[in-house]
Amino acid sequence: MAVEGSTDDGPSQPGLTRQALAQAALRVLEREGVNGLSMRKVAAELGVKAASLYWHVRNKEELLDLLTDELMADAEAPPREGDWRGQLREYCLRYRRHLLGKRDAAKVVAGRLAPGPHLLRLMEDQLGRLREAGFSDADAAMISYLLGAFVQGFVLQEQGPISASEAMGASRREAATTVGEQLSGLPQDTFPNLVALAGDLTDPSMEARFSFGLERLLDGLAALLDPDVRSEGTPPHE
Amino acid sequence: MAVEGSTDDGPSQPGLTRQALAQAALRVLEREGVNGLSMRKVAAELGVKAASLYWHVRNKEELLDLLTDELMADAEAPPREGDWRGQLREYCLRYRRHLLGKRDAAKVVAGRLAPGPHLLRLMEDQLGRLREAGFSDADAAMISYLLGAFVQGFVLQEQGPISASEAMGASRREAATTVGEQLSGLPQDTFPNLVALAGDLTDPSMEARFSFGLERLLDGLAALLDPDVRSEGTPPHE
DNA sequence: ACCTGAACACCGTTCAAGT
DNA sequence: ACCTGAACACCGTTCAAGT
Repeated sequence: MAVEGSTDDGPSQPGLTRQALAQAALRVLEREGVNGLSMRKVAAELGVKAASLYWHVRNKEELLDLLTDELMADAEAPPREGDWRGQLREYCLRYRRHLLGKRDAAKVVAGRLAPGPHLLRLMEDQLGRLREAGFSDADAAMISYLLGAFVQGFVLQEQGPISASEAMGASRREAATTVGEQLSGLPQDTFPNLVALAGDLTDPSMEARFSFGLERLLDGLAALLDPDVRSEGTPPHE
Repeated sequence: MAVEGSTDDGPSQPGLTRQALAQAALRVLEREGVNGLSMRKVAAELGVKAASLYWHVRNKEELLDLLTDELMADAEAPPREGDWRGQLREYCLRYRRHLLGKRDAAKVVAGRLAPGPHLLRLMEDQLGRLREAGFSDADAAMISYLLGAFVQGFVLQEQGPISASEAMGASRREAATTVGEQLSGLPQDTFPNLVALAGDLTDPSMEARFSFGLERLLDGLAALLDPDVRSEGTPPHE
């Protein structure tokens, strides 16, 4: 009945700990990337054989769950200054920068909503601010999930390969240029919009794209608090 | 100088084609899931040895790019009825349902923005509707990217394992219940919000979460067209 | 031009066996 | 209780060799 996943790993002495596994996995991830992250390498990092890990962890998936929370260990909530909108924006910007700062973090975290203690700490804080801002309990819960999915999804695009041209030199800026040339080179009669917007589609930096999406989302949330600007189809009560 | 990735694979006869590879990969994906999708299995599907694939494709990444576009082959744009908001909503709902309908589709597509011909067809159509709705070229381009990232990111959470408890029986509804119990079981003095909102955090269906996010986003986009409800920090011009 | 055989250097996971 | 040896059934990729 005890809460699983707490920081309490017991007073076990030097040997392997779930926390030690998570930290070792993080070091391997930072050094070799997500494709180089294997049970054997994590074991070697701990001076142990791969089979030993299976005493502490059911399988690699579970190790990745631990790693996911370890990735959030040094994440910090923004200062409690300004209005809710500024604080929420800062939350998302920091979360994005945090993920971008860890190699392949988005690929590890993606679709893994096992809430470890470090993530719970942040959620607790964020939910408090949302309630204070005046959002209903139901909306606060929805918003917390929504922002998490939004940032994770976005960083995944950002951190992933732009395509198979990744491995090659193509410095991401070149890749974008190449895509732009492909777009403007399309037959204009069947793809008039893609040709016309080739520049608009390829020019914006990822920062600009993220900010754009974030501000739209914040506008939408603001409408929840202001009954005048409510979306159609969403009744004011509930 | 010719546009890469068009449907033109030349008049090559029975032998392997990039399109044949993509279709075979799709069949393997549907049958075995993303973890069972190997070069060797795709080759076997085509009655050929794994090494043969490397004549048509640089590596597995490139095969996944082809597969990504193949996944979009039977996607359909919504009917051209109603206002822009309804059409955009329908676009997102359909895209989500489309991805959910193909096994592990989000995991394959995630972070892979190599635009194949099938995706380009949809983008062309969507961009046209956005421009007709009155969005600027720059905004239309941003919105198209944003919606894609939003839906992909969301479905990734939805289609991925809820945690390491995936493999086990835990029927996702049970898993949610378990998470709920964990949350309400947290120490109330350090996690008051998580305890109070345990139900709100775990009750909503994925459909409800998606709809919530989508309507917020659409509200934010509507504000772009209506100068009265503009977000702070975003100057009216540009 | 296109495909194969054979090999290299890896994987995750299991399980009897050790201590 | 915790770790190892050894094996099983796989991987992606390369490359000389075939046709």
